[in-house]
Amino acid sequence: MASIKDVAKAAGVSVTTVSRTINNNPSISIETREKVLKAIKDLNYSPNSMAKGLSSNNSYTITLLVNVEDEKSFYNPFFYEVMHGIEKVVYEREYCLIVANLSTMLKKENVLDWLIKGKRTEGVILPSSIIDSRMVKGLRNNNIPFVSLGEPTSLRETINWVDINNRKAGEQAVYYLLDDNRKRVAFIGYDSSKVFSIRRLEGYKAALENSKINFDAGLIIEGRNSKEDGYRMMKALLNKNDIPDSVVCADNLISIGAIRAIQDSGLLIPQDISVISFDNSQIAELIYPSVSTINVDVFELGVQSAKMLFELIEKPGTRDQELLISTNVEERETTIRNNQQHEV
Amino acid sequence: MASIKDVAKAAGVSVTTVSRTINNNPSISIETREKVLKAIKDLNYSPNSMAKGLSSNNSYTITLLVNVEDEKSFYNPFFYEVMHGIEKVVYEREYCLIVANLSTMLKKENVLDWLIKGKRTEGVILPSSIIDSRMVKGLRNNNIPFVSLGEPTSLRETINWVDINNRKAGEQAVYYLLDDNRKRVAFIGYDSSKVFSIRRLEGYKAALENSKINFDAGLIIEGRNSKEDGYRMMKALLNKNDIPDSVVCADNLISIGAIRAIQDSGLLIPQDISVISFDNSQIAELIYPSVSTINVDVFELGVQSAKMLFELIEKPGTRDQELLISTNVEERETTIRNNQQHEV
DNA sequence: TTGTATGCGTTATCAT
DNA sequence: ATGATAACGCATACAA
Repeated sequence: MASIKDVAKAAGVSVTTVSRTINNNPSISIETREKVLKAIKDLNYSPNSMAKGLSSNNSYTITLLVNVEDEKSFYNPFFYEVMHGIEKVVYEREYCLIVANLSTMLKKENVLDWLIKGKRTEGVILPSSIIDSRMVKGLRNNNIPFVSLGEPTSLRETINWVDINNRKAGEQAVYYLLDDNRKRVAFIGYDSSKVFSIRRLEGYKAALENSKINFDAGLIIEGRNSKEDGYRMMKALLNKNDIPDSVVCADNLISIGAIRAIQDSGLLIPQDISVISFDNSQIAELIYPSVSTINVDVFELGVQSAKMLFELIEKPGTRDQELLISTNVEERETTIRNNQQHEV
Repeated sequence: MASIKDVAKAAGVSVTTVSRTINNNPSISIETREKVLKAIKDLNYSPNSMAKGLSSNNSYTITLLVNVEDEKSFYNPFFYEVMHGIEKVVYEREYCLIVANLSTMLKKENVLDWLIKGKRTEGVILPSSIIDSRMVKGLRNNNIPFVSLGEPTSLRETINWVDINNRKAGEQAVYYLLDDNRKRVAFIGYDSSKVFSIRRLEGYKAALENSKINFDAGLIIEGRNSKEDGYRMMKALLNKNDIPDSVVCADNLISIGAIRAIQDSGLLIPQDISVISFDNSQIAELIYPSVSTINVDVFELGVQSAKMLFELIEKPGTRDQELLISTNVEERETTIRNNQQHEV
């Protein structure tokens, strides 16, 4: 493997000149530059990343921290589109992306400490679900910039984060249904332990208020994100004497049970009740009828989080930022009138 | 950040002694060892990975190469369980895992070349779908050990790979149905461009032959992995004069359309026709009725691929290996007799 | 514009 | 059992 010395020898210059050429130092003459570039090409030379890192005290590496034990991050299929978005930005800047699992322990210290103390990383991107004050302090003490994927749940400190605009998404769902002439819009699957759920409900309420529609607490049903709970919650709504004509499902699995409940009651979707959900998971388009959703661009979430991180790396003093990414409606069978439910 | 020099000073020994202590060199006396360990702890010292790497010519890093443009790898939800399996093994050995996207280009060279030439990686794990002879030659020339995730499609060279035992999985599906007293087992979704599909069909045939059942070519329907094709293929079977009493779906999306087709024909699942599919994707348990599957342990796939890679790193001369991981049946509603299809 | 020399934090070689 | 020192490949301060 050719080193910078070999290149210098081949080009008949000093290693300094080679180094300067590589790093685009303007003080190199055009001819020298050509010579060096040719030698680099001839020798198929590439700088040794570790030598470069040691010398410049920069690992040129970003860490994506995950938590396998947390279903909401690692096993969430979205998470990997996020990763792809991050990856794109990271490699564009000629950095590397390393992925590590928070719960991994190495000789009594966790991976993150190990990576930081070993100077293996210049910044960290991590899901909000694994951030607490202790972690924030640790990162700050070590001067490691970090960005949270998702709005943090309950944190005294302000930190940098990127999230989907869940409030606007909630509004969007309601406006879409109202535009379709729906009068009674229900909201099922509210989970006060999840920030995104809180935000979506806020959006729901805001849209109703904006549209001069009285808020009916009976149309809000709490529950977790599963098809079983979706079924239960929808049944609860259908047992009331004044049933809704449309329903917003707070999370992606809820609609599956809810649709089933509506069908079991002999009602038609979307004629009698239309259904809209969030996230553009594969499931939404696979089930019958396919589920209309408020689409979420998680690739963009990754891109923006990485960009924010690089800003922090480049300008360490920057104020903490919060960034929200907009959503859009994807119309499918659960809200289209006159559709044939059984069509394939 | 404390360096090895600081530790040496604090412990009153030379840097050599500190280095030896860290690396468990047996020639260090017990007392010296204690002193050094104490100094390390006091100073919160951790070796600088880049200095270590430069000196020992080892990056202590493994690369997981993916291809975002290839839906069969990066966007496949399984892929990330694989990653988790890899990650576990990699960090256990105090290596790092870096993830890179093959299609990323850096100054006219692809990421892989960049990583290799920069000496950033000691080995590569990559999906079989992106392996060709050119890539094999490149890796071999650079002495970079690698393991393929999945049996390679059409490659002259022998290489190291790990895969699910798809042939056995095909047998397992058929045996399971025959044990349930099924007489005519169909196989839909055969795709000759996919190795796993070929293997599953081989298993199907082997199981029938083993059970002294005549093979009926009319029960094999070719098609791609989508719900639309699943519907089409099942309809084709149902239009014959001698319909099957059970069907094996070659891939995970096919069952969704097939189930719909059966229901549209007024037949009952599983009473009239039972359905079994492969892979344990979330979808299988979410749809109504939930789909029985031959489960695939992709976490284990990751673990084994990483273990194989480390073997190659430690013993460079090792012969090429092929490893198959076994599967098991997960019984759900599409094969359970007397189930209530509409139960939640 | 170019070159010399030093240092980054380790490991390894050769002493003692 | 321990230490002094060179070497890894690059960046950079200083010189010319």
